[in-house]
Amino acid sequence: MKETREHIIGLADGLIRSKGFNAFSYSNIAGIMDVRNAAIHYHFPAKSDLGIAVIDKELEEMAHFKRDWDNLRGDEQLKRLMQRFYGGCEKGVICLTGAFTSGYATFPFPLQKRVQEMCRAILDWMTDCLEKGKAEGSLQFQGDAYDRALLVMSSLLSSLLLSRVLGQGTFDRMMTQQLKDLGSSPRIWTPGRIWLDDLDKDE
Amino acid sequence: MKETREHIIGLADGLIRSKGFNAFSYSNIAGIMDVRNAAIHYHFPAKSDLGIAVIDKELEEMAHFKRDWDNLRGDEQLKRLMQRFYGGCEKGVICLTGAFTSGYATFPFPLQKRVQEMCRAILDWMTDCLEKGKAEGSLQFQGDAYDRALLVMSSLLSSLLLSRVLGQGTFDRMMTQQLKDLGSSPRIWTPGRIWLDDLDKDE
DNA sequence: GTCTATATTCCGATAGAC
DNA sequence: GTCTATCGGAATATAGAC
Repeated sequence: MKETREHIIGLADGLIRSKGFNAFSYSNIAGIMDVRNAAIHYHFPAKSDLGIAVIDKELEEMAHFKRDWDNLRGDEQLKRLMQRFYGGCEKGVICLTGAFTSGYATFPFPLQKRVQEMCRAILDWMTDCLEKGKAEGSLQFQGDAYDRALLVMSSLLSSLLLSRVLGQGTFDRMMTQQLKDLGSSPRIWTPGRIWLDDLDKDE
Repeated sequence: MKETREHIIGLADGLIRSKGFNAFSYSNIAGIMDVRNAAIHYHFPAKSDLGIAVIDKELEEMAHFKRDWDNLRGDEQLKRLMQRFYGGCEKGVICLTGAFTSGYATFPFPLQKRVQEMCRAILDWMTDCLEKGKAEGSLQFQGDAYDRALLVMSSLLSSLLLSRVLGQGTFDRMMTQQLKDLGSSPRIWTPGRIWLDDLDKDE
């Protein structure tokens, strides 16, 4: 059944974000679902297949948000993206980019390629947000929008890595400073909201 | 013999930087040294002990550089730190902070604590560099020096993660932009140099 | 089509040889 | 003090039951 498949992807997503791709196992998932670990192999023969599915889901969600937020100002889109990361920060998880790039060298090629696609998709989106924000005057910055996107993505990624180690206040310090640098006003981060499901509930 | 110990630490350091802490094994090291994997356990009973030793070595190296570069301008210290990261970029490895923070949740407490110490040490140093640079006029930035250090560290960490995925040009894009943001001139990155040994050779 | 039983390999760690 | 032989368990994956 397709529902089972989605369930597995959801659990894998959470485990990858909290433990990392190489540290979670099929048994972790099977334990929660109360089946043998081999049952997972039916749906995803190899672990990298599951990794790819998790990234594909993320890419779909990104496309979803990109569409939904398309008419918003650049700065507002950026802040909503940050808010989404804040949800992860609260849960003590990192983003898929952080989780998948750190173990990159150990992945088979098809998974590496998906990781690449995911990074490019996020950067392209951010580049668009930044350019839009600059054009409409809601954001100010020097230099190429793509280079700026690299630094913004960098701060988002690292904010989750460092918040787990140095405390959650780190996220706010970094994002507040980042927004100031872009000539935009800081924001109060509100609890909850990281998964697509959460958002669908009240939007 | 103490030499063996140092050898193991060096190999572990490289493996952690390339594969990640959870993805490398004692067998990887034993294979290179042509002994049984249990021989490593004599020197480092648990894997986390080896992780701690690798971080301790890093902390010593940092103290070494901090001392050696103490009379340099803030911007110059920062650029040398970036140059050091460039050495890693060339080798396709990530920094210890990137490697250890991504798997943080899976580590036993003593190792987590060392990861914390390492992050704090780097941030403290960077904060000092930034404050010094601002005071002497070699660096310009808005906001708290510590918050700025978080963003600079973030860009260094992420530059290695992303360079492996998007190509080595990513490092230069990010560091050049970062330096411009700090009101400092870009630098041409020169090959080589990441390990302490490399530096001792010609300095 | 979906899952369980099973195989295989590898990991981290202990006990004991030299 | 230093290493090898070995253990117990967990990981990924296959073959086969229902």
